[in-house]
Amino acid sequence: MAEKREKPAPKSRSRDGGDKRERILRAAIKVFAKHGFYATRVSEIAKEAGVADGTIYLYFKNKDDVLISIFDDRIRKLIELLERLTSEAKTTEERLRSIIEVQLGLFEGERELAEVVTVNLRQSSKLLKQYASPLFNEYLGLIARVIAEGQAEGTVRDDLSPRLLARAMWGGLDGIALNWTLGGGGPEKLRIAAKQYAEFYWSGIVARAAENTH
Amino acid sequence: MAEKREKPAPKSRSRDGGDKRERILRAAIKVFAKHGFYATRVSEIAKEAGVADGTIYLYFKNKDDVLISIFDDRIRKLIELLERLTSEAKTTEERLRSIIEVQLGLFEGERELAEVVTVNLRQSSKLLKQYASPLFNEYLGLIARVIAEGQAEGTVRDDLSPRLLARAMWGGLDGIALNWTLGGGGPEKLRIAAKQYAEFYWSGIVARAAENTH
Amino acid sequence: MAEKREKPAPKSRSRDGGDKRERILRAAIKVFAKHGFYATRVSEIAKEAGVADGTIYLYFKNKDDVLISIFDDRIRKLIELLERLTSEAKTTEERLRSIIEVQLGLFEGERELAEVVTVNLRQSSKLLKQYASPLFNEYLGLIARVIAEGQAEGTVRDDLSPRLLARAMWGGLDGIALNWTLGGGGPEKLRIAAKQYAEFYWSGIVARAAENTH
Amino acid sequence: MAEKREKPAPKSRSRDGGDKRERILRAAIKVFAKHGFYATRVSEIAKEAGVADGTIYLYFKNKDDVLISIFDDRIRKLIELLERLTSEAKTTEERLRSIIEVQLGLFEGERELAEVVTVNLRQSSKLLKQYASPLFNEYLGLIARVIAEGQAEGTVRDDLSPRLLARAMWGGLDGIALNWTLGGGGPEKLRIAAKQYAEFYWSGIVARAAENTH
DNA sequence: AATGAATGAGAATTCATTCAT
DNA sequence: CATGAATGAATTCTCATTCAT
Repeated sequence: MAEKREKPAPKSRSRDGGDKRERILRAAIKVFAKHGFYATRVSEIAKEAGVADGTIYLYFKNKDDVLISIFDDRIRKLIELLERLTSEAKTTEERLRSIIEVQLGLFEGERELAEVVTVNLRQSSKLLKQYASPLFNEYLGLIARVIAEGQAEGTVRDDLSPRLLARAMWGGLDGIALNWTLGGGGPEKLRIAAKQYAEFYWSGIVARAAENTH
Repeated sequence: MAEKREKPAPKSRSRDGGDKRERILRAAIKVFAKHGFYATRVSEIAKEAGVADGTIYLYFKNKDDVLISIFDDRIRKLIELLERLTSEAKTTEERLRSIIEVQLGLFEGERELAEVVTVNLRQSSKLLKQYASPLFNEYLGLIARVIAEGQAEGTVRDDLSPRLLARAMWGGLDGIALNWTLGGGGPEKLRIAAKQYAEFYWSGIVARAAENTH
Repeated sequence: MAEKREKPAPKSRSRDGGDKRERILRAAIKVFAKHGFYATRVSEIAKEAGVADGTIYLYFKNKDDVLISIFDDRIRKLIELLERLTSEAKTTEERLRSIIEVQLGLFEGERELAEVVTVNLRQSSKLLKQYASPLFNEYLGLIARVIAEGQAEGTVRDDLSPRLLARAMWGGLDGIALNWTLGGGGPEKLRIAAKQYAEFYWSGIVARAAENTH
Repeated sequence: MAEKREKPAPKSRSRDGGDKRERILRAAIKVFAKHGFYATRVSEIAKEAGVADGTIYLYFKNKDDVLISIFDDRIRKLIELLERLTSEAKTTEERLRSIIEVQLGLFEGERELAEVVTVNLRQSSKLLKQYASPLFNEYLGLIARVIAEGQAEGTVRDDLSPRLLARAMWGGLDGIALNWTLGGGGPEKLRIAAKQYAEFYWSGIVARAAENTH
């Protein structure tokens, strides 16, 4: 228990040009994507990052923490980006399209990152719990809030739980990203998929006049 | 390398009730689902199965082989079950609802299969790429086929890729199942979620007369 | 916390003649005595015992547990032996002489054991706590009881705490053993020391008629 | 090997209050007492002393050297103190009481030093044999000398070896101190114990007119 | 066929020590 | 003199797999 999260992180940029923490994360993404989390040796990350094995432990609690940090860092970026975009967008539909584009767009040109996030993240039960981390929940909450607002203004059907719809969106996009990762199509495929998914998703939740879907 | 697949498999069903191979597989599903593939010790499987550690190696080449065998045996059964259900159902909508219920493990006795699909699928990248992927594609293909048939008969809109919609469904359900697993609500929660998801999904793909979703 | 003490100990004597647990303990005494607890590698113990590294962990929880077990095993022997001897002895004086002889006598011909018990035992704080272990207290209690009985029957002065006198005896004998260990005299030296110590000890605690020690 | 003893010791007492070497030693006593020599990290000493890790190495060759220095510095002080006290005391009995009080009393205001002396002394067999032993012998010799003088003047029975009696005293007091350390009673407990032990000890060695202890 | 004690390769992590600043 | 980030050798312990019984 009593996990002291967040390593103090030696005030970076001391001897070398780039931020060491960042270098390690980038190296980890590379090797995790290649061999998977469990098959990756800490020494491989160190080698790829050009640091000593022990240095990793100056910036991360342990190997798990490296993977978690990759996830957290990206989710953090997603959240920041989305908070800006959703406040700029005029309508609920636009907001949701933004979210979809951004979540998939983050992976464009970073297939390795996509693989780590979609595949490796579930390889440890510890990480699985992290999956329900505050940060991840914040992200889901952000989506759910947009949906709830849509329901309030009457543009989104209100017989479905916003949380469930948020989860469904995350899962759907995650599945698409996984498939793209395994499949090996170009970035354009991902962009097309994003468009179609947005189409499908909006149709699924939009409020309709007098209609019975059954 | 030099993989000599298929163990001789001691002429099953000797004197104990179910044959041992089956008992081991069942035990493995149970513990894999609980702790994940990597965190599961071979000795745990043995204990759960009520056999000695060494016995596992009479039926399986190694630990990996146990997981692979689960996919070979079980997912195939899951696919068969789905094929039967989808052929029995009258309409596309009913077929899709069946799939949703099956994947979420709502058919009694099939919960373990659901867990294998949602939890274990991503646990070994090697596996994912080598063995699981083809099978997984078969599973996705089955969903896609149902959707394509819907498009052919005009009940499903035809401007969206069936494959993409299949992936979206799988991902969405996977997310919901994972959330449910971590959250700890009762089975009724899952059933409600299934209903809502089906509602949402069908709305998202159903063909509509003269309508513009934009 | 929740330390599950006592390893199940694979029902010994399977493949080899001698009890493996015993062999490991004997080997550990040897190498601990030579290099000290911390400087001793687990692999050295294994090598000396002629077993694989991992085998150690079938019989002991960890390296600490090996040292603790040495201590516990010997104290247990001491207690058993002493309980017999003290019930056989006629007088309190004889009982105390027995204790002294036995505690030092246990080391006769086992200089290495003496070194481990007197020197190495304090090398780990975990062990230090063990020092206040039930077993050790039982041993001290046994000595204290003999003294208290002497006080009750009037042969031992009753203005001194039996516990303190017990501790003083243990410490004194431990100190003598340590010195003998470091010094390097023969076993006869230890026997002479035992006799003199008994002499001194008894004089220190015997009840005297009308006398003032001040 | 190739031990270059004695670090240059930066010209002490620069601008900060006490000189740094002393601060480090004091800090080391504190943490050694708490965790033991091996479990203490150099960085902990540094932190406690309020200096950087590297600074330790400006004043001491290595971690071992810190422990050795504690003994060199402190035990020497203990010996000096005892030499003064024993020359001031009038009778042998008083001298021995002084020693007992000092050995236990020294610790009264310096429980931590007590722990280092009693507990840590045995933590490094290398240390014990190399450095501590000569000094320790000097300390024992001091006690033995007092006893021998008592024997010469006829106040102490002369059928017991002064060295043995010295060892017995040290061991007995060490045991009492250890017990007190682990037990956690107040300083008064220690003072009472000292009194009782002195009582017992003197009774054990005092020369008696025509008496037979058997 | 079944067992489970024994194996030993393998890997994460720690921490004393160094040295560029 | 002082710092503390970086190093990387060193070590415990785990656990898949084997094989004598």
